[in-house]
Amino acid sequence: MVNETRVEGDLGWMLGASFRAYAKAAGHLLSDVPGGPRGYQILTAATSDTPANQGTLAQQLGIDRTVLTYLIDDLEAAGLVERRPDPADRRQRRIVATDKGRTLWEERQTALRTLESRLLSVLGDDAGTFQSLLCTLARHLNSTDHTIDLCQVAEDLM
Amino acid sequence: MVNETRVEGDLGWMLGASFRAYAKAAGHLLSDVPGGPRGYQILTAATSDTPANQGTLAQQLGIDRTVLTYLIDDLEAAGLVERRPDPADRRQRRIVATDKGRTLWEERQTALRTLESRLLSVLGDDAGTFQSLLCTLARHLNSTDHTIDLCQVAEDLM
DNA sequence: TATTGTTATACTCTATAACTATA
DNA sequence: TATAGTTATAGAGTATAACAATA
Repeated sequence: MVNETRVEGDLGWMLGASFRAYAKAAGHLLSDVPGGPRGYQILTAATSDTPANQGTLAQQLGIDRTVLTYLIDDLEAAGLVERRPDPADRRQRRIVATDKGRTLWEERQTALRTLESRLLSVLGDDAGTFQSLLCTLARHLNSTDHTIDLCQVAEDLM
Repeated sequence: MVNETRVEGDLGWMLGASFRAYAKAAGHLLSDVPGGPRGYQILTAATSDTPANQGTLAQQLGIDRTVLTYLIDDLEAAGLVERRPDPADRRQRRIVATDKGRTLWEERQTALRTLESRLLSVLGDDAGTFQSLLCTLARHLNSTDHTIDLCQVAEDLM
């Protein structure tokens, strides 16, 4: 190995470098979607059969609730999603994709899948394995309980 | 699966969610290192036998060169690294860890390894496989050539 | 003239706090 | 009183451009 460097063994570096490369490429592909990749993720959630309210969405996407307001404002202004007051609790707004939003989402989803397989192509036959493991990890880490746990572990290690 | 949602199948979401969780936990562990996890990564590179110059470092860590200047300023002020002019080209500065920096790095490196294995523990026996695949992916994506390639792919897909 | 790194400045992004409305 | 969402504002983080030193 020629350009071996120590940082490349760091999990944080691996995750960061992969995420940056993905975000850059996806940013190009989604440049005309308000909010870019993040706007697309909101759109993805909004096409779900069980649309989330903003608080849930913010937690899931790792976005501050105040920032999410602006992102949804832009998506709504572009006619891609709409805020629907929850009949059961009128404080909450369910974020639902419009027909225009669904159409755009489906189109970009296909392109993104192609981009993803290109990104992972270096892994060859193991790409599926990787994606499966990463999904397990991400879902696990994203649950609120584990986030707190991990910070506690970090504190204890100091 | 109860809380199944569509975003969780998105590679960008998986990478982002994992990275955020890592950064949050590592941020606690490295809160007293100037620059946090990023400062630690610089320190890691600075403990290498072949210390990098700032331009190389910026590219490798995905940091703007002007931002890197401030980060190194803080690490240098804390006595953890020093800037050594490259004898062969006096424009370049090699970033080298001091003894104090090496000691701190070794201490935190041990703690971080523990944190990492806790983070990956949900993957069980596949944790090693995952780490190996992620390393391959990150190294591949971080090479400048492939970054350009991927953006080209993204453009073509639009 | 081109490149490495620095500095000053402006910009973007994010988070804090205060507010409205519902519960 | 507590919670969901919004808004205004301040703060952190980042990038652009001009600069000095070296090649």
